[in-house]
Amino acid sequence: MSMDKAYNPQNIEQHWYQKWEEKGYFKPSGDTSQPSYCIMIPPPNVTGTLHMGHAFQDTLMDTLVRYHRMKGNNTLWQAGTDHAGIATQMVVERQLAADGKSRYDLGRDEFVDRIWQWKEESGGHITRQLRRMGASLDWSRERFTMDDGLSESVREVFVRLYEEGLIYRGKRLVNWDPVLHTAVSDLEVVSQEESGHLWHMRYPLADGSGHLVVATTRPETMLGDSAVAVHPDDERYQHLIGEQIELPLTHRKIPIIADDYVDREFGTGCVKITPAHDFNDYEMGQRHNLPKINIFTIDACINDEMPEKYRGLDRFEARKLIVEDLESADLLEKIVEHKLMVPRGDRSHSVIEPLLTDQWYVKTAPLAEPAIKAVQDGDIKFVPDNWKNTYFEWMNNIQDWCISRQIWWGHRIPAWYDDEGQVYVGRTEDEVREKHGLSADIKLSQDDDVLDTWFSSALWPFSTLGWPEKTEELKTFYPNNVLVTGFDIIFFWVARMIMMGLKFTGEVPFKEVYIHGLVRDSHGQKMSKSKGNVLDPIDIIDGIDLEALVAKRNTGLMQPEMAKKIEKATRKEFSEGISAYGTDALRFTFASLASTGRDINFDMGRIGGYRNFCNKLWNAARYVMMNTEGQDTGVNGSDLELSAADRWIISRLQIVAGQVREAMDGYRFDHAAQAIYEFAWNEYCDWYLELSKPVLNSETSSEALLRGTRHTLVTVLETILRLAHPIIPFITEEIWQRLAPLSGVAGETVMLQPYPESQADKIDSVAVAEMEWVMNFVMGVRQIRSSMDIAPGKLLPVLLQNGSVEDQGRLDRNRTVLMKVARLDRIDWLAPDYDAPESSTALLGEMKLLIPMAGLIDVDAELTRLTRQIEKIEKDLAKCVAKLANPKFVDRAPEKVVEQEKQRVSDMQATVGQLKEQYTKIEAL
RNA sequence: GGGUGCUUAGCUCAGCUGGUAGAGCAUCGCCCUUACAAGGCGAGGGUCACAGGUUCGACUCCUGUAGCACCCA
Repeated sequence: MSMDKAYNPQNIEQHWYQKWEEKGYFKPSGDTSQPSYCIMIPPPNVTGTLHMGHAFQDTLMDTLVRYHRMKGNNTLWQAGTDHAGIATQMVVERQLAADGKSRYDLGRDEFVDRIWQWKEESGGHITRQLRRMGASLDWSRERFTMDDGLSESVREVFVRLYEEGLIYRGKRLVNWDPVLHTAVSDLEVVSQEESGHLWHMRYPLADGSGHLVVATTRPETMLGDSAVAVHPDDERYQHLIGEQIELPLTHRKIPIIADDYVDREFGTGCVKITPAHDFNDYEMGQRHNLPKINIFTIDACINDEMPEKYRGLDRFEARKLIVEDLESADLLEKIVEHKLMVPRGDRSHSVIEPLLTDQWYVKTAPLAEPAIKAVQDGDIKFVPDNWKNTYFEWMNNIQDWCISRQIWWGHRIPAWYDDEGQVYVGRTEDEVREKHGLSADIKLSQDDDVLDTWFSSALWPFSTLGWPEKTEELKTFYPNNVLVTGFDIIFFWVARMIMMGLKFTGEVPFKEVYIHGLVRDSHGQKMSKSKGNVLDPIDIIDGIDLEALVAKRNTGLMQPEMAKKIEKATRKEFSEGISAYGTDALRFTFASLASTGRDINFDMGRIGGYRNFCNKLWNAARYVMMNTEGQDTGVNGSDLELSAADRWIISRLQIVAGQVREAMDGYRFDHAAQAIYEFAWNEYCDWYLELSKPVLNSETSSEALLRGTRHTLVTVLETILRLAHPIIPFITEEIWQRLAPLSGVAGETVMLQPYPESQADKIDSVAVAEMEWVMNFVMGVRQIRSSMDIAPGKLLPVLLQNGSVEDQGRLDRNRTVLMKVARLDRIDWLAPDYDAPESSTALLGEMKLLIPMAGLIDVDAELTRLTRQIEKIEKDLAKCVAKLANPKFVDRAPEKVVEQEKQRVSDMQATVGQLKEQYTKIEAL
């Protein structure tokens, strides 16, 4: 079975995935004598699609999981999806809207049925995409946040927290989405700068002695003002503190209070206080016992408590009318253009209003305390470490968590009300009736609200393992080993999992939290549909032509006027569309980008290079196969002779295996990827494969030497495949399947082979030194060849002079290889006293390597080359000499460093001396 | 206003506990050398944002400044 000449990911990727899944390789080994290793996938939205952030994150998790599986750990990567309350409900509402219907037309039960239907239809999409990424999730254990078991966990947690007094119901300010009619979390509110105005309004003093000017960006809220505040030290208003204001348009009197929260510099230094419609004012209202006057309905229209004139008006119409009314009463001092941060719902894009509503809350302070301690004590480690500061910052200022949402899709709150409005909390209605002795004729109605999606997510590390049952899985895989996530949800998810995990299991949910950066476009911009700079990972894998890409980016835009701009930018950046790079190249790119920074700028320029790497690996495998298939590779015990090159590449492999393991253990996927890349390409392909050719092609090579070379070719490549498999699973499996028999390895898949270990006894420093000499020899010849413009194919003679015994030995052992790789027709020694012919020279330590110039070498070119070399070394030399001339350096630096400097100086002096001698000689011609 | 982080080659980024500045892509030469032109060989390119300090020695540690990004208020 010969290999295609070029690497083609399309042909090799998907069938391996199917096989792996069918064979059950993704399941834990069940070998409990080995350490267990477990990661939970951060559950993606069940009806969503895979974006670059997922693809990046899942690549890293899959790499970890495959690495640990190969290390023999009993490994579980728990699969699952999230019901994504608001997002999913909105999709289905939009579908209904297309038929001119709303969810109210259907009623709650039917609407929820519709969402389940939609989940059935589209729910497999993202999991299929995860499969395309190669993600080795245990699908046999796939969970969904709304399945029966997880729903039971949610009810259990709710009831227990309630019974402990850690869940309560209260009227508080929340972020209210007036379009969706629900509270939303801070994460779902996006504040962006927009231009607006600052209205300066005159508020008359009640005693008729004048007025104060207050500035506001939302004049309509004046209807709900309950005070005007000034800074206590502001001389301008000192005398007015404690006086009353006659609040315009409302026939109410409100006090002037002092509070040092007020910014004296902003506006006039007087602030209107509206506790029911602003978070800061709410706080201030609490401090000063001010009434909270709600002016809005749930649509953000003026409610019926307000002056009749404004009732029923939308907030923006009300704003207009109120401004007019103030103006006609001569109470409007001025209007100034003003830039302000406007909070908008990320789903509805409507302006979010702080609104007083009845909501359910989790009292977080008692839960936060042990969660803070767990990180302080090192029971949970953040990687990189400094993210713990972000965590502490939030945890130390934690607010109670609003967990109710006024939507229909989600876990319904397990609370029932009787006709008097008395609330009963329990796992089921029956339980509630039994517990409180409520007979069947008492009517109970369940709370309409559902829980915040993050509530069920907070239980994910243990609910997926069967909690509250005490399952084997829970025992084996809890605490999880690591949580892999972005820093943007440390508050929303990480902190809450830690709190809930500690509360309900008594243990931390995971031992480490690896925080990765966020994927952005090549200019560091966040990828977003509205900016039109989104890349779809599947398009990078399969390729997409320009027209399709432009069309894709321009469909469903919120602001259609952006279409032209997006099209132009897309045509510029992707003039050829996107070619099909395949999953492995994408994964390798993600791994190399995973450094410690917080921004991951995804540059298409890099992925091409990594696809080329896959091709390189592919072709190296072809070469190895061609030279070993059907031949004795020495795996059956016949004796082997290993050349210096063999021993060198094996030595290097040990070092690299150690580096890769270290990088993986420290979550430095970029270092792991780079170590593999450099070793495979720059050492194995560029040098070892070239060095193997003269051996394999020489008729004088002994059988044992041939076997040794074939053995090394095969085994080193096989080890590279195992090293790289966690990052690039498909190509490594494809090649490994062909190669394994030749390297004497039994097994069905590379996935379950042992991960390479660094074996110190295989490091041969003598061979390493010898091969460095060989490579320097070859490079010396190549430099001369190149700077003299001699064709690569032309065979050259080399003369050696001033060599040591060691040089002679090295030459004797490597002559054939040198002749072939450096393309020489002869290598001869020149007696030390013998006058060398005019030559171009390279130096290997003391030994001179001469290529006679006769007919080949251009005098001027050679002089230029020598000058450049001399200048370069002299520059370094001057630095070193100066260093050594400094008595402080010689006295205080460690002896080792001083010795090293001295050695360098003498080496460079010798080299410069020889080069200069050579220069004079050539110049004289 | 508070906090965190970033600034290294034309671009995207590494640089571990201070000891000769690196990679990929891009650029410039020469090559279709039977694994690979998605390639080979060679080359050029950096006042490590700026200013101080510590040190024999600073990309690396400390302080400050500027610019950028994000988070919180």
